[in-house]
Amino acid sequence: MAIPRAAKTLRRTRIQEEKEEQILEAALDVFSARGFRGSTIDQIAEVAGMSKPNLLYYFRTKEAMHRALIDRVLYTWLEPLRAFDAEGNPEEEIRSYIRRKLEMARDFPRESRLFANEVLQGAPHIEDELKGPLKQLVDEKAEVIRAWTKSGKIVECDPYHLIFSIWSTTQHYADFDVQVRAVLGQEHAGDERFEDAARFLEQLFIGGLRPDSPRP
Amino acid sequence: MAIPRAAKTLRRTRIQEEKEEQILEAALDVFSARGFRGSTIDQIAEVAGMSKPNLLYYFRTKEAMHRALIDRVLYTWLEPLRAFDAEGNPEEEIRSYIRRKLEMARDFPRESRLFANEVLQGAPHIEDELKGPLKQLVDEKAEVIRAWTKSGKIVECDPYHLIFSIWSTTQHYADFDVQVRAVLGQEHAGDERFEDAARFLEQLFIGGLRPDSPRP
DNA sequence: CGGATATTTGACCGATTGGTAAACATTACA
DNA sequence: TGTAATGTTTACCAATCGGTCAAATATCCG
Repeated sequence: MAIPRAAKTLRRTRIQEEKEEQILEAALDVFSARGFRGSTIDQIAEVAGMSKPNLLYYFRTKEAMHRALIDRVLYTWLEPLRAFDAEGNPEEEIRSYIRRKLEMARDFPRESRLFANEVLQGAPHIEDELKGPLKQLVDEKAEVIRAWTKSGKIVECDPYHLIFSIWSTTQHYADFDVQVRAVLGQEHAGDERFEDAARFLEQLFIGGLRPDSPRP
Repeated sequence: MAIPRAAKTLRRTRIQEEKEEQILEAALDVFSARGFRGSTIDQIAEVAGMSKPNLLYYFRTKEAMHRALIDRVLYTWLEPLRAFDAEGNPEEEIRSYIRRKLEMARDFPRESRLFANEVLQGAPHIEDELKGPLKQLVDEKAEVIRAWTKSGKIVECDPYHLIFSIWSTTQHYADFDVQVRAVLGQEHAGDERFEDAARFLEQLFIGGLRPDSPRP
């Protein structure tokens, strides 16, 4: 008699790894495009090219799929912020943070939308991650920025809102892609809109944070 | 014999106006919190305090409710951008645009999330509005900004991405409210986080756009 | 090979979905 | 007041939802 759920076996077989990978890939497609509630297991099954009961053999519930996906993506998603270096040159650190975040918006828009959908609807499944690991990381990096402002390396400003503004401006190009495309028109359908965005954002943030920049 | 749908009558009665108002108010609550696909007519009916068939007496379908809601909210939503004045002082125009948008994020977060949900999921119901009225308005205002940069009143920059960055930074406080709260912690649970944001964003944008600001 | 284990599927379940039909209640107005 | 039009509700529908089950099939390994 087979052990009812693959998850309960201790050693994972080759097939298990492959299929779980396939499922999570499909789940990312669907969840990021329609949100948790708007997605159905059948849709994920179709994208994955498997039958619905087969999905449920690897993940007991729809929630389990979603959770596995979140767990898998969250760590990498925060990587750019983690790379923020206290020892580095502030201007260059901020510039490269913006660049990395923009690259992620361009190369991993589904991951961005996955979180956006989740947070937008009240973050029912990732509240703990937000208040725990995320807050901790941001607190830490905010302290770094605070030190920069204190020492006059960048203009005095609220480090939390600085981080928020970098998040929002960069992720905007993933989360609101259709709107950006609609407004820019088809002449900017290629990837050059990310280069334009990078140019603008670097100018905005570097200019806006320069310590010798004139104050209102 | 009753005319099957209120919508088909030419003159709207007092009851029709009241009930449609009630329904759209409830629909805004539900659609903004769960997105179109994640919302159910029953949920809207419960919030509105009416029976499901009664809702469907005033709006034939779930889509009709959503459309009526979008139509109602879109115009006011674009009001701040429309107020952007070519004759005004650039610095003050941008400053007050940021302030207005932040006030809307604070006072009308549901409206912001309604559009965010819609755009995030590919804007299946408002594609025409994006490519039509929205694009037109942005094109027009981008031209105003372009004139300002040409005349050296603000630093040379891409006007479209400037508008995008103002949208994203301000709406972030409505759309990603739970994340902002989680990161800031409960000490910023009140409205003062909007004041902090306003201070930071004005500093960022005014500093970053000043024509005499040092260039990278 | 052969049997144990792991994987896959079709048929099915109760709950919920968007929406309808028709009986019933209320309102407006001559 | 009477009656036609408007408004509301109960009961219901087919389709779809997340999930189960048992039987069928594929794989692994001695």
